[in-house]
Amino acid sequence: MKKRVRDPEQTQRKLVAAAIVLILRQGFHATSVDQICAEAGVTKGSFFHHFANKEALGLAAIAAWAKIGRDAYAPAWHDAVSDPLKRLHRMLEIMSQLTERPEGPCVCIVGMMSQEMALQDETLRDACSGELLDWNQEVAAMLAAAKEKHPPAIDFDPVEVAWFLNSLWQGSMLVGKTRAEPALIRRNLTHARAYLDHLFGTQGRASRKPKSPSRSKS
Amino acid sequence: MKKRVRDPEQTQRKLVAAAIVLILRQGFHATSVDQICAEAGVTKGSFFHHFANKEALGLAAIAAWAKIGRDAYAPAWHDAVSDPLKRLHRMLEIMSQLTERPEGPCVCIVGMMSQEMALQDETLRDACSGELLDWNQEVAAMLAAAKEKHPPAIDFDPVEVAWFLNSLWQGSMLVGKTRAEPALIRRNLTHARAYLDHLFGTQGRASRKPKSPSRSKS
DNA sequence: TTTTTCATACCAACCGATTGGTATGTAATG
DNA sequence: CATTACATACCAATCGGTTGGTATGAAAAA
Repeated sequence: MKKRVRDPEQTQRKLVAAAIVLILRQGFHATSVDQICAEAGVTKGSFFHHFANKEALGLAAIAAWAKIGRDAYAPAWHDAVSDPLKRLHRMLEIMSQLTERPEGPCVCIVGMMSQEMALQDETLRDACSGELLDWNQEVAAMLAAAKEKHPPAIDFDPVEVAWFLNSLWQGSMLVGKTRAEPALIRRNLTHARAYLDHLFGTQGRASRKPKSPSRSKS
Repeated sequence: MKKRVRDPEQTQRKLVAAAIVLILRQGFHATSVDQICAEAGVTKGSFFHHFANKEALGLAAIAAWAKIGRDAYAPAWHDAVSDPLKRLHRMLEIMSQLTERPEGPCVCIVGMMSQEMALQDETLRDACSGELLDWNQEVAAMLAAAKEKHPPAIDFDPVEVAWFLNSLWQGSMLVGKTRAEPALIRRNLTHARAYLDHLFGTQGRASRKPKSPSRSKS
């Protein structure tokens, strides 16, 4: 007889982890509860013990993904000592590196579920909207701090520019996935850098050929 | 008995039109063939007479959408007399106006199906990839022509910048839909304009109005 | 310590509805 | 007539979700 293991937290974690993997590959609708259970090695009965419905699992997946993101961005976001402009470039560097992971294309579960569910499921839309906002606030805070420390050549609204970067990032992952060309994302990020350099009046080129990414010190 | 109308072309058009409406609202997977048939006022037998399967209809919807797009961009793309840089700004103007339509949020079926299907269905991915490429080539051609006529302040690769604008546009629609804030898209387009002005060395501001001080920190 | 209790983690089997897709028949067209 | 356009009825598979019940472990009771 199989030994029955009781570990509710790990069971939930396994389900959420399986959901993230499958949703990133297939999208939310195309990923069935059965599939998630199989991937997690959990029965369906157990699934619905821990989650009221599929939507609830979606929410948990979004939250877990957000945590992964915060950890990835942490070196740029939560380094109080560095210059804010330097931290901004560091974040762009991190984003660029996310592009090079061999496990698969650079994708975001928030962007995917936004695109798929925003007009259908208000709860999921709100969750995605909130995560996009959180990202934006971090970036806007860095931009605002950078503005204060380095009077920009051209005035701008930090929140507005953060949404600009946010949208570019999401769109780059979308197009990069469809074109199966991660280098495309990196080139877009280089242009984002160039725009920031333009706003702050710092030296930087728009880049014509993909050369070594200039990580000029502020 | 009901009079039976035979108009194969219109039947196909109705099916494609219904598919576009429903997919834009619900995504591809969430839109069933039954639903499409109901919306189009066509029976399922008729559907499968005209389309081999659901994927085939998806392809037709993408193609039809691309035609709609070409018509919308036509004033900017196919005006041989205007200055190419002017045509570029005209296109951005058109994109901005697409944001203001009251029928619903500004969305793109290519971006939606890319995000949902790119890693699942190679045929659909190729179709989306091709449409993104077509858009890009039009924009890249304008950029190249503009470069020739107006020697830019900063050298750049037209194709590369076109992908930058392409990604920004797709990402803006994604975020704009999720945040339910079409003005966000317009502001992003303003920044795109500013970047182009920067590249070409023409006069332009980053944003019209620097707004209230940024706060917001977690 | 040992036994009893009891909420909960977990499971297999099942449910009605819906999915994409077919088989087959009929009516219009050329 | 043959071909094409459309309709009806149906299918197996799968969907999200429910069912009734078993296994478990920690606390309470003995």
